[in-house]
Amino acid sequence: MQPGEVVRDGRYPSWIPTSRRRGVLGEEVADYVRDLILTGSLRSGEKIDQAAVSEAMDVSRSPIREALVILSREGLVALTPRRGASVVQLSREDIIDHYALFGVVAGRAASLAAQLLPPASVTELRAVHRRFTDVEGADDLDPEVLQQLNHDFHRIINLAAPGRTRWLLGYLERSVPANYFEFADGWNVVAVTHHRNILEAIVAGDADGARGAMEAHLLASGEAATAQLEARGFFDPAPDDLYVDGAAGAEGAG
Amino acid sequence: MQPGEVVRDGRYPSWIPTSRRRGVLGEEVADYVRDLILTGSLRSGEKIDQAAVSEAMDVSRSPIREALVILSREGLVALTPRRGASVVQLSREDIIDHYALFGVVAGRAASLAAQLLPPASVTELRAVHRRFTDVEGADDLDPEVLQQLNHDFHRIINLAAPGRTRWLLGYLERSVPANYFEFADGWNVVAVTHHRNILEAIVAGDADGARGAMEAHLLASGEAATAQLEARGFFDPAPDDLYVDGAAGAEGAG
DNA sequence: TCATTGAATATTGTATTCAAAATACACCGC
DNA sequence: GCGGTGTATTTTGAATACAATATTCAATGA
Repeated sequence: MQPGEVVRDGRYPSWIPTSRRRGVLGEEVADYVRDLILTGSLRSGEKIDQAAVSEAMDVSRSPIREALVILSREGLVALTPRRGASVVQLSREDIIDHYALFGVVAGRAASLAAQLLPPASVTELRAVHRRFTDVEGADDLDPEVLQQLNHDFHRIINLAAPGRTRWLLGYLERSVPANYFEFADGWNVVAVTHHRNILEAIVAGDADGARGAMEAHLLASGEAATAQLEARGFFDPAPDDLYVDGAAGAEGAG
Repeated sequence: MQPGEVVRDGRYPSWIPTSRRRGVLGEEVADYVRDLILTGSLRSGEKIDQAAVSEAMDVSRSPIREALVILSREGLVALTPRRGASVVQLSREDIIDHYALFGVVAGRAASLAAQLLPPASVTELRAVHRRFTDVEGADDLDPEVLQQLNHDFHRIINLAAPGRTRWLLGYLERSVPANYFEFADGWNVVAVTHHRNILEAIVAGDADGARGAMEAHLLASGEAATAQLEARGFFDPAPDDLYVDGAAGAEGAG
């Protein structure tokens, strides 16, 4: 593998005519590169070669640059004026910090939910939580399903928050290597407990309780995510021979 | 002023050779357009004409598009696939919401500051606050100076927070029509009181108190900013031909 | 009069080109 | 052998070119 070469994983079908995707190519490239970063295919500090991405995705460099700007605003990529883009170096502290932020913002949403979540949504929230516990109890727990149910759980709560808060939550969710691995270990067992605490506080209309429970949940999530990332070598510095043929090659993007 | 027309205010000296600014043109354009939006030169919902900005700033459309992506990620501009960019419509609720978010994040920083702000910084914080009260007491209060001192006050506190939190705070600070007007009315009198509360809590090492004081401060700031913007007609709909874009989707989280 | 259609125009998004700067590399000196 | 220096190559950032779509507006018909 050449230096800076980027793995093409087939998720972005180039056989769809470019003309039909006009206007969103930048976003697509951003999704692609974000995945590469969050899954570890692009290591911390590694330089991002625009020409390589351009070739891998069969688009010109214009959407590539657009994507790099997007990712830089998400804090995943560092743009140095005349030296291009590189993957930002996230430390354990950064991840913890990120989840703490996530916590205070999601905590605000939970607090609002406790105050004004409509009964229909509460019912729905209960149903989702029930299914979550069911799946959890089963032997053949599927991380995908857990992931989806977890997402639904939080989405219902977040819908109680105003637009800008929802926007920021989406932002914080996207730009961290989290949900990729979170449910790998026994995290789901802990999550069930946390979710129940949150649910009960919301049902009781206890705003402070909901906020506290949500903050605690995300602080713990941060610890879990950090441990997962640690185990996967996410924090290991990029090897020196990264620019030597074949050194960076082995990992795929999934 | 015609729709799409852009004012050139001379703050961006085009007599500096473009070649010497290479690599940051996009940021410069973003600063320029952001100012136009936050000062109301570009009204809510108004379309942003790329060619007009391009001409006004004497750069090609490439940096313009980069700037629009930046601003869209700040939530100030809406990009609709084949229809270009328009200023987002911020309601009073959005502004309030934004400051509430600002509050919980800055509250986290204040809480951390109360726990681990080094003595030297505390001294500095005291000095800045002292100057703030002095200027406030004087008859010829200069909004510029107040603005600067206010900024310093918060910056010292925020430096106690980890990197990602500081990053998010900068983000939240930039993307709201705030500091432009905040100190116009009698807001400075209120701010002095709030700052004293925050300072005292930090000095006392009272993390919860500092957080609460900071949150209260920013909630009040949101009210003040909203009133100011209201007075300036910020929320008045643009003359005519604006189109309303679909609301951003709500994301789940966790 | 008003809505509708379709050509003319304008604007967008992407690709390509170009100049400047950074990096790589061979050469030279010690 | 090692470090510095000047040149060649690569890569970036901005400008320009181009194709596709959106918008405008006059002509047409109900």
